Amino acid sequence: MTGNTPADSSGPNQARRSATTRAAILDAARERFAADGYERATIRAIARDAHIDPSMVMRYFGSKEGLFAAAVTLDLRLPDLTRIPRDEVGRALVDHFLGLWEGNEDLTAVLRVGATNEAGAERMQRIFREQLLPATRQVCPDPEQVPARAALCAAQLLGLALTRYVLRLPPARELTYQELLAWLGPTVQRYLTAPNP
Amino acid sequence: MTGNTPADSSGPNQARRSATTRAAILDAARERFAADGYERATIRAIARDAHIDPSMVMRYFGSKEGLFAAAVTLDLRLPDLTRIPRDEVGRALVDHFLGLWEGNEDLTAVLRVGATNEAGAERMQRIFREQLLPATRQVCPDPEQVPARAALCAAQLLGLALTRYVLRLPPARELTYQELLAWLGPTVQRYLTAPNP
DNA sequence: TACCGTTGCCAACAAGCGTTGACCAACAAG
DNA sequence: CTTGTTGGTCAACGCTTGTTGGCAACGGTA
Repeated sequence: MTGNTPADSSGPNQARRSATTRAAILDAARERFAADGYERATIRAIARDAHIDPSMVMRYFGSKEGLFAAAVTLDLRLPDLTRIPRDEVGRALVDHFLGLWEGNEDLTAVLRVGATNEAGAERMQRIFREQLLPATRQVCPDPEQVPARAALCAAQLLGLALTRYVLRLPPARELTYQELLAWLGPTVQRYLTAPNP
Repeated sequence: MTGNTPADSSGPNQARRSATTRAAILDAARERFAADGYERATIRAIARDAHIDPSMVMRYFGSKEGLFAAAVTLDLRLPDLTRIPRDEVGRALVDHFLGLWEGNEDLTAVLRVGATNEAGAERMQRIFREQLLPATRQVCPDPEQVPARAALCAAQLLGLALTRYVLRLPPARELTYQELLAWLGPTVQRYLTAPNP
């Protein structure tokens, strides 16, 4: 809560050498949080990965929570769904999410932490509210149904991420990109645009 | 691994008073594991909930891992799918899972722990392999496709559980039993019995 | 030269963890 | 009355955790 980090980037021309260390800490933190979750990812281990002293982590980020907040920022970068043919938005969304998960361990981190930590769950709720909900609003006819339909999409997409990247169920890992697209695309499409079942 | 618990139930007519305490510990453990996950659920807190000394937990269950293994045993009690009309198995499965989740915090515990702990993830994999896979085999035409189809069902069902009971996304909580049945039933049905997409 | 902020390591702190062993009350059997 | 088993408490162990403060170098600036 103090927030007095010494390497604050508010200065205009501060091309400090600390930026390197800061980035190394953030990289190590992302990796550890994704692999171990919040509790098991220790500051000491993160510092060891970044080849610096644990106390440096505190100086740069104030606390473990501060480090997590700084390391795991999640922007889904959802595309503008109004520019996609109405009957392809499901497939497009699945495609987008798959590409996102494959190359970004932040998503695994945020999901893993969301499952254990209360603050992590709230962060997850905010991502849902501020990013997935508006995107759903672009394609869903009845505004009143937007939250429910977005929740259904989230359940399907996060369920895949859970089984494939967190629990690592072998059959979920063996599904190819094309297969996932073909199976999940119509599901999400239906959740978004189908009339009430 | 020692297994020398004093209150071993192998004896025939041992109606020990310890059974009460043992049950109290297991109840408290289930609740804590479900609410906090493996790491944050401490033996001390569980003992406090059960109104006994932490050392008793060790005497009864050997270790924290032993306690978790004893407390969280998961039997999905999947119905015999061959006795259900082929075009209703999806809806039946969703119905079964929803009923299971609502009254059983073990499922939340095993999911939460599976997301953080490596042993928890393996436990999840075994549940999938030994319970969901055989059930899928009962309704899926091509044996070769069974693992993939089961994985898709698991993704959808666990995704719902994740968003509704673990992350507690408000829109996911506000969906009624009937709505979930109507939305997810056809999805699972398609994953199980539809021809390749 | 002297200064001073920055970057970093080191050693330690208090707290909490899982776990252990000594001890005690009750009670049944001999 | 002794003896042994059972159900239970208490205090402590060794360890790890997040976190803190002191101290040593470096690198500009005056």
